[in-house]
Amino acid sequence: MSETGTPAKDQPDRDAQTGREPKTARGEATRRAILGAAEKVIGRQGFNEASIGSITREAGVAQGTFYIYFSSKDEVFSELVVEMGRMLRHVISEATGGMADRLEAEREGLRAFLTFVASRPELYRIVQEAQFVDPDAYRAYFRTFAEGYRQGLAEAAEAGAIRPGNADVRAWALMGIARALGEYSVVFGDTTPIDEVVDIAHDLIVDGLRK
Amino acid sequence: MSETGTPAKDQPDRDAQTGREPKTARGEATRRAILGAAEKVIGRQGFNEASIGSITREAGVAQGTFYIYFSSKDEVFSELVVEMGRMLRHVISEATGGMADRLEAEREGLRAFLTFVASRPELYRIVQEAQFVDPDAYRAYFRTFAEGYRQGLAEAAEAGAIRPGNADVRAWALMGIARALGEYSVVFGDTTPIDEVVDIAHDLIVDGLRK
DNA sequence: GAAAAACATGAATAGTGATTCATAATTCAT
DNA sequence: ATGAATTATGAATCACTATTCATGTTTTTC
Repeated sequence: MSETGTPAKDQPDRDAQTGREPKTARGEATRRAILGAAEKVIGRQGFNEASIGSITREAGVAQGTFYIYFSSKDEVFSELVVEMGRMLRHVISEATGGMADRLEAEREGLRAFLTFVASRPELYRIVQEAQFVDPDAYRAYFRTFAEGYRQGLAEAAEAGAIRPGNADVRAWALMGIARALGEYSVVFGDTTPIDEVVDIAHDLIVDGLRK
Repeated sequence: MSETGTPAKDQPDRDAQTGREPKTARGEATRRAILGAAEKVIGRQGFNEASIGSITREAGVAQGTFYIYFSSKDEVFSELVVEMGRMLRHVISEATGGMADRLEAEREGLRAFLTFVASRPELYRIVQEAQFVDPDAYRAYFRTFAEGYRQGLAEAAEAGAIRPGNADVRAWALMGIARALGEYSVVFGDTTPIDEVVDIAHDLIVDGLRK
């Protein structure tokens, strides 16, 4: 019965040796508690300073419990990166969904990004740190975003909604702006209201520096 | 012209307990070898994967020799971050020094940055990782850049060379573009020639997306 | 050309923290 | 109600690596 055959049940799990999935509500709650604690602790202290002990302490469970749901420290980390990607894509597409005007979509996408980042600063830092802890997850995260962004820009240019120009480089440049402004508030603690930052940046994105 | 006159000849010791400074040419060479090896190894493997042993092996010295010149693993790291800051400021001010046109200076600054980053990819990654390994050094690095950038933009706006607008947010946004494009090539291995990337980005910076 | 200073060595130390595991408690299925 | 499955515990293990240090070598000094 419990032979570990093909688990092609309901989880389209991509990864190889993932910690056991919880089978009861109790287990589900514990798993979530650990995941939330990991987000908080790793986001605050960084991957290497955050010990399994500090995570389980924060979660209110014993150290060994961690390994019931995750097979390693790296695994929770990766899961958090993937989670961030999912949430962010959702939030942004939600915010820009029905927008006809590409330039306005640009503004709302930026606002949604900065708002989300401000609401989950630890998760944001985790994605940044993924560059060093889990390069593959990091690259996947950015490639996915960049590709979507690139397409949007290419279509907008095609449709004559924006000036033509290399959509690939532009996508990276615009993601760079969003990222830098997120860092400006999360890492450097700037307190300028998001709406103000968004308007200033949007003005730059749309009309540039030229007088 | 090295009229910059930036640092004093040789600072005795900026930090608290720094490893002993070499007093002979031999010592100086060894110190440099270790610093270069650290740049290479840490930049490639990341701070935590890079062991002192792997650094000294790369440098061709014994493990204990490391501690003659550096008091800890963190210390080499910090020194590399500071070094990157110095070099980059030098390279950029060199490239934009005599430029009258602010918008052209923007282009050349970006080109200088990307060229430098491409020539020292490991050093670039180290600065990124500093956010997690040595947050103080990281913040100092960016604050310094941001402040210079902000001033330049504010003066240009004052002089009517560019459109008025919040120089602070703009500085961060523009630094974000540079950084993202650096990462695009170093981390994601894009092969678009620098000059092309620079022109595309510069076009965006100067005239924006609007048709 | 000696003693001193500076430099170099690499094996030993020592602290850390991820992971395991034997055991126990709780919940589920019938 | 009861055996099976699942979940939880936390002390012990175990590998890893930064740092130290006693000793040896090279360079400088006079």
